[in-house]
Amino acid sequence: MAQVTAQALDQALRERGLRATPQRRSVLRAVTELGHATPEEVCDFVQTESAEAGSVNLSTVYRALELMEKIGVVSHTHLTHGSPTYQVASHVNHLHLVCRGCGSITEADLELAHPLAEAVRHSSGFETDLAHLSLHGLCGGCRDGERDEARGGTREQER
Amino acid sequence: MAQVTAQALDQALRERGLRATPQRRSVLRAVTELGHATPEEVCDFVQTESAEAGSVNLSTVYRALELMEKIGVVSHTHLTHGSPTYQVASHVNHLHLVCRGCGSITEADLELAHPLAEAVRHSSGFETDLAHLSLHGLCGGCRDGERDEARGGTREQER
DNA sequence: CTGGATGCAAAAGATTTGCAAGGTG
DNA sequence: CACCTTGCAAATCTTTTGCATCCAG
Repeated sequence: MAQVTAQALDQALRERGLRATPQRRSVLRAVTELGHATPEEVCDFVQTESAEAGSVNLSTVYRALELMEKIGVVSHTHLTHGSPTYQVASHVNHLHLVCRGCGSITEADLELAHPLAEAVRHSSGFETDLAHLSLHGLCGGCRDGERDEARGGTREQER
Repeated sequence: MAQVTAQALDQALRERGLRATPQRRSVLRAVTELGHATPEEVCDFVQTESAEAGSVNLSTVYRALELMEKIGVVSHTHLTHGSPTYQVASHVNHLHLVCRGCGSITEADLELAHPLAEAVRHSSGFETDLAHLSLHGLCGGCRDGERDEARGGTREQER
């Protein structure tokens, strides 16, 4: 499994005849520090936090993320309705719990999902990619608030 | 839990002071027959299969789906990178296995996921909405083909 | 009748792509 | 030096909105 360091990225790229560029390193660094972020967030991060390194064009971010996903350095998940979020592959040791009430994203031990992955493998021959796993539902807090808004609700900050 | 029939939809709508319109029924019927479909597919379906009923504007489809999701008649999932897919809520008795190799979507017994939901509930107090659950990975067939395309591959029909 | 719903067209976003210029190996 | 990459701008797609008109209740 690919590492998170710039060196590891460089190597992974060169191994495939691809080039290690400062933009790609910036994108990787952004994904690393942000935990999970949309392409746009990555772009913003690079321009802000990594100002010294200069900015990276949004389309380059898209291309870099797609490439890095292909070589296994990052992976993406659809957390909400909007853009997908990317995360460093080696950081994938937890699963995402996306609350549709407050929009919060918490994490839980990926261990919990192994039985499911195992079961699916047996029953369907399907190899589950746990890196993409995210659960949608309601966090403890929102579960309570849900009661009285049976019809209008579930959208504190949905968008 | 809401039913799939037009009558049930009408009732669910009226109960909330909302209106039962032919467009909404068409959309529900499309979702029902398609199993899981994107807003666009729903729109196409209505114009083709339900031609007699006339067509429904795409934005109406979006509004209808959003509404029906709110009242619990349908639910959506992010199966692939693209648009989300909607399904009738009462049809949610299986989980989706999305193959990133061939793009195929197969189903597995939702039962398999109960232990996970249970575990998450205990450890995090998070109430998982199984209707939104989909697993990404590789189906049996693609798992074999994967071996020799370590870098170029995984995109038979990705888009 | 009255207020919610629809169609249309325009607006807003999110992604992708063509291409010339630039940088890595 | 060759060829992969980037930036930019334009092209696509997807989803949302404003509004006048229409229709269910």
